[in-house]
Amino acid sequence: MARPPQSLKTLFLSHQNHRSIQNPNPQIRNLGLSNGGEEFLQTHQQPKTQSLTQIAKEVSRVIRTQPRWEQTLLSDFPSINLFDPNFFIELWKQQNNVLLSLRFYLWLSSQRSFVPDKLACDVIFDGLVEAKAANAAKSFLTSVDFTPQPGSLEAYVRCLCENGSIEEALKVFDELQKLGICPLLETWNSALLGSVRARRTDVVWKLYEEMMGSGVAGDVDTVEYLIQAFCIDNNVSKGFGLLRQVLEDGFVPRNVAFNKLISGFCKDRYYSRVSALLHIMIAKNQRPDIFTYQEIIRELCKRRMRHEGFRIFNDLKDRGYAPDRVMYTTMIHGLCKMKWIGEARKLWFEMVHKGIVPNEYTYNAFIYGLCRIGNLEEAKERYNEMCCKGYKETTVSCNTMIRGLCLHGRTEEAHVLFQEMAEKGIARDIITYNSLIQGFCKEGKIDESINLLAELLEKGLQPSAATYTAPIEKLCEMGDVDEAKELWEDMQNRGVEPAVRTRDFIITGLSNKGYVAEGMEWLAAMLRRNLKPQKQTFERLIQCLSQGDKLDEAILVLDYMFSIGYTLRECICRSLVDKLCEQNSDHVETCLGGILQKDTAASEVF
DNA sequence: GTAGGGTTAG
Repeated sequence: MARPPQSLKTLFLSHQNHRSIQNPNPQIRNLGLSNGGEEFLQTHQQPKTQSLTQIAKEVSRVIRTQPRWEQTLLSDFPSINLFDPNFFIELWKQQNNVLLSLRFYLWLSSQRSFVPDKLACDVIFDGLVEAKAANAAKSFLTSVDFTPQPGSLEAYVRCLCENGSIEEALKVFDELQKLGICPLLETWNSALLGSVRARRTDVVWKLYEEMMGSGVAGDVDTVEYLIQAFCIDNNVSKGFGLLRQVLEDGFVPRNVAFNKLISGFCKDRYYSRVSALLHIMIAKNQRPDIFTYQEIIRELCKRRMRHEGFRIFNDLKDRGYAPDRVMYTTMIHGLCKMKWIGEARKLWFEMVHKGIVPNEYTYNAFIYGLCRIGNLEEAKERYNEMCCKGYKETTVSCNTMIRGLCLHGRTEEAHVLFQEMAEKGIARDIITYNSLIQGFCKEGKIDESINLLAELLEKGLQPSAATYTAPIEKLCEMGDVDEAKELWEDMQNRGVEPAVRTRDFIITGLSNKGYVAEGMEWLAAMLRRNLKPQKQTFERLIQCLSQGDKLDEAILVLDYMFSIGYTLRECICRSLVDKLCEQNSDHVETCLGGILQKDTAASEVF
């Protein structure tokens, strides 16, 4: 057999007018080889003798049944030239299993008298691609010196995309284009879908631009992927515009495009568009499906419109839709967020009654709800039940329990769970640490909190604002403002954007310690950044200023307070007025005049 | 042989 051309370019040039040959065996299915493959082989091979077939059958049996065949095959079949490419093809047909053939070929290539064979490589590579064995195809390509046909490479690109290896797919895709091969629409679409799934909209737009540049016209699938990309980019209106355009051209995308648009408009609270889309779907005979309603219910639950979500869920059942496990889980979760545990429990039993088995998601949602209302005993029961049913404990399930225990003053138990996570090999994430840190802070165990904080930093976890909020609050409350400020510094150095109320805690802490001047500086910094301090922060500062006879400053703060729209509690107002009266009655009148004016103005605004 | 799904904090 002739040596295969070494470069892709040569290969392509010799084939470019014969697309049908480039993708030679489109009918090879799964791991096997069917008639289509035979057809392909017949165009390339001499007719086989019966004896070759018989021998291949026998070798195939040996390979299947004898685990250590590699050591005995040569001596078992001394009269047969196992290196003959014709024999390989015959064996391939008999084995009907690409992975076994691959193993045989790799064994061949480890022998001394081996000569690489282009056809065998083609057959194996195409077989791997057809079997969607993307990783095996990739390692075959790197371990064997062989250049697949352009059509095979295209199929390989699609295989990589489906496998989620979008980066690798793009590399091969680029290679194809560099060779001047314009991929099929199917391949473009596959790459677009892969990028959408990977939420890589940057790649989507780049690919689409290239696609347009190469003169390939998209189809309704292309549009579907672009609409999804717009939705991922939070550019839902553009996606909607594109939808209207294709509808005008007489094409109707599949539900997934509608569903993503609906979900996006729900997020933007653009409910008239949601309703319009539902109407379009019905008019175009694309009946809204369980996914459509699930997106709506989920988004309503997220947007604190859970009553509305529950109403839709019940309507659906009345109209004959059968909610599935995910739908039930979504609704149970929504009800649990509302603390409607009774309704959640009813749904739980309803789904079980219908034969839908709760899974780890359902359990976690329900356990979360039980924790929220403080029914920790039942939460634990359900947790054990979940484990007994074979669902593994995960970071999420542990976090849910730890958080629940901490919220209800059982931090020690939560800490035990936390330690067990390490023993069981369950990863702790920032939510695990934050929950426990907050639990300890709530119980005044600041040292334990600080230790955990140090531990998570040491483990290389990225802290969040919530990591620092509770410890800073507790330290300020305990009068240790200096350590609180150290934590603040650490947070700043790590680029963590603090929660607004963290500054409130520090101002209040400073005020309580009598460091009012510094408190004033922090307040000024907040106002400069347009952050809204809490009412209590102003009040505490005014009280302290007033007690320290810094009345001008107290009035200045009062001024800010009113300009933001707060009003002053009567007792603080009274003590301030008393102070002012002690000092200078004329001054009092002027100031109060101003204050009252502003207070009235402020109450009108708010 | 179709494509889209769900659970933990702030």
